[in-house]
Amino acid sequence: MFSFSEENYLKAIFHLERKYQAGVSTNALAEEMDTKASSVTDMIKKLSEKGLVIYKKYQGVKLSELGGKTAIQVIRKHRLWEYFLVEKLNFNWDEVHDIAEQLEHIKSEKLTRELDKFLGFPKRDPHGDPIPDAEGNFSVANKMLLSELGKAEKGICVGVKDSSSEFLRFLDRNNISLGKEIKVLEKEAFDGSMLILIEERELRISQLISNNLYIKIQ
Amino acid sequence: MFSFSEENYLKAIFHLERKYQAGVSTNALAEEMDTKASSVTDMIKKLSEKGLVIYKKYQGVKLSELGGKTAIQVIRKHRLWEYFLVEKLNFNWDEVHDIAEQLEHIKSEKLTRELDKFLGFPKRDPHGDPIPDAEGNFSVANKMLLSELGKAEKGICVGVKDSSSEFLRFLDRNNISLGKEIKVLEKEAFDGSMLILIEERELRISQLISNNLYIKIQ
DNA sequence: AAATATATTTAGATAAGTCTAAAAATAGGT
DNA sequence: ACCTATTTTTAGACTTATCTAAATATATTT
Repeated sequence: MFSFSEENYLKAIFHLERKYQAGVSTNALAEEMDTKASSVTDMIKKLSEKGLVIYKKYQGVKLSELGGKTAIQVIRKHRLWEYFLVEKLNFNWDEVHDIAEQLEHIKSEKLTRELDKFLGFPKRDPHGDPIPDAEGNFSVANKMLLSELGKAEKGICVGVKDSSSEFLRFLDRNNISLGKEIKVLEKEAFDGSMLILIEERELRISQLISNNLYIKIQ
Repeated sequence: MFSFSEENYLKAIFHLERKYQAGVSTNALAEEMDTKASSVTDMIKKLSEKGLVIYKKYQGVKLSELGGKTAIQVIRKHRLWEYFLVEKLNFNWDEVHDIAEQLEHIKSEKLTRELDKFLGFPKRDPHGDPIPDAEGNFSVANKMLLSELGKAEKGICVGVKDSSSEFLRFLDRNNISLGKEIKVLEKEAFDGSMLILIEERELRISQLISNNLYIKIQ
């Protein structure tokens, strides 16, 4: 099968393809992977030879069908393990990422299927991201950023864009978690901050916060 | 921390130390690791520099205190994951080894502790082998091989020596599993085969079988 | 459209873990 | 104790994934 490193590149390309639809640039990938552009070029060539990506020199890279399928399976495993850690082993949502980064590379289709079944076929991981099913299908929520809401609009918190420990712990401290309703009371045009209502409490948050919280309206 | 390969060597040395108390030979280790003696020498040097083993050229190798502790932690994780797979994910005991070989290298003390707790601090894995606790202590059962029993003696099946799929499936087919009582009805001196009584049924087994089944007497 | 800046690729090097083949050390038999 | 067989180590090479530094291609500016 594929190496840990190969799988990590596929995952990174998958995530970056949303932003770079014309093709993911070498530099963007280098930054995402926290490595050098030259290393990226080397790896892309290898992935290309294996038929996992479409690549022409200087033109950026895209996942092939096989590459996309493989990336989604890795993401599926990552999110299932995150769900397991939070729901079964009492982890907090800010502690699970690094461990899931390791667990996502375990190779056993049966393990993934049985884990999925054991967990009750969850649809979303602890950060609100959709968990692909065994066939690779996953619901793309009609979610938007909290910062996109206008005054007096409201929605349900369904996910986070930034899932760093720092951000997640900020949310915990302020009792913001998935499933809760948030209403925009005021919006400050100058700095983008807003006053929100969540569970009877009023809270002022900066644009950095509202830019990293996903909301489902209606 | 340590690489997968380093951890696998430590585990292999740990298991071989029972048989080679004076020091594990390079060739024995090469066979256990399914690799070449020259590769073993290279790795031993590295482990020695890291303080994980005691090594003098041509004299075989032993685990240092740190090496032993590390090996036991890997074995602890291996056996906890095997237990998880069988008890929670409906795996059969002959299917879990290869997956546990991967899972044993996941690095997170908290994960291991929480998994242990989630499973109810099990004392033995699905093959009857003891699971070390967080401090590395584990019960060494006063077990013996079924082949060592004499006529009319009996004991409880507590483990397997060979845990290959072939052997485990043979046991499954013949309804032999951990916890069951086995009584020796007859013993054939010529070929070492024996007639045993297990759950009201009589069964004739070869010495190869009785040599790979652990029994606790009394 | 030339000059400059930026992005990308190539070339050559490094570290981990493995291999083959050859050399050196130990063990065994008489 | 010597000769031989076996075991172990060394030397040099290969692969994977990475790096630095230099070269080349693309993009931007004027």
